[in-house]
Amino acid sequence: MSQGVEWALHTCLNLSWLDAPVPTSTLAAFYELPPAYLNKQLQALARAGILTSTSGPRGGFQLARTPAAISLLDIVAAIDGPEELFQCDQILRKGPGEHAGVDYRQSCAFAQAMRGADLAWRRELAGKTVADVRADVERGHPEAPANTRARIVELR
Amino acid sequence: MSQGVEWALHTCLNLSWLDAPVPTSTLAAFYELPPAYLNKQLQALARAGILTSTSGPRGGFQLARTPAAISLLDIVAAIDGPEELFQCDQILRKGPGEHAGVDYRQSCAFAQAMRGADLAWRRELAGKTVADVRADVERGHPEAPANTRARIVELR
DNA sequence: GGTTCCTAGACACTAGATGTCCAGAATCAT
DNA sequence: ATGATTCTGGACATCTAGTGTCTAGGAACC
Repeated sequence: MSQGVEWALHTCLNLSWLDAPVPTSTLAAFYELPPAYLNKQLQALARAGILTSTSGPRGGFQLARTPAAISLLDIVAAIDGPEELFQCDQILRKGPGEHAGVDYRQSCAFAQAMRGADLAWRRELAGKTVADVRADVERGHPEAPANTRARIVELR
Repeated sequence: MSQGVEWALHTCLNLSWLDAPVPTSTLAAFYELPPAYLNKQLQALARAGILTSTSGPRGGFQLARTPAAISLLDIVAAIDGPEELFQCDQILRKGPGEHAGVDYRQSCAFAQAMRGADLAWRRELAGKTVADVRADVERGHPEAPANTRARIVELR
């Protein structure tokens, strides 16, 4: 899993406490991240429909939907792509037997087993939303929303 | 997931149909894999206790335990290492608040959620053994064991 | 003693992830 | 209109991990 996933997750959580666009520079300063690179991840989130972007002064990024409608899987897929964890290279085609027209990504027993595990992973991620995580955080740190909002204003 | 996992999975399956050591060169020829590199993966499997190796003429690798005692997770972990899919970099340490002595790999809500998904993935892989996969294959292709044994002899 | 084979490490190559930079377009304030 | 702010898209450089090769050494067999 790439580093950008962690940045995207925390940035989405922070944005869930805000209701106005926040520019990349501010979001990057929050965790001392490289602004230009974070911007790439934010663009990916925007392309995936998780964030909306607005240009110009007072512009920036904000959540495109309610936090309850954004799963961790949405964010992971937006950053790391939709590929499965295990990529079947169909080495069976190089083995003995007849291979014409056989797609071993479907028929290979290992590919099927790995896909099953992949689906279990995705099911977990799809079942957890940004709203869930936010609730977890607020349970342990009720001051987190106010602190985050204050810090964002301070960094603008 | 690295390429070597697929090689290791199929090689272990093939070895499950054999009862004598098979040298790297033969196993590599089976799927037209680079022998020197496949040997690295086999060494990793041997270090993990999945294979045993014997030197000298008529030496090679064979399964160290019965196929029912080798899970797909064992093989994946032997090749790709024991690290979790999501590596928490604790970017929260760079955010506002007090961080002395806090391990965000444990306390961060995202890290916890990602670990939950990781465990679901591992549970699936741990629940599927080489024996299970072998049974699946033999159900669809009863000739597979004989074919594999013949090919191995042919390639020696 | 020679052959076969594994072991361990050094080394090179490659692809992808990480990070930077810039020209252009959109938006807003004056 | 003009300038300032910000996003967009792409080119580019760098760094790391995966992939692959090679060689010297040791173990086992004949």
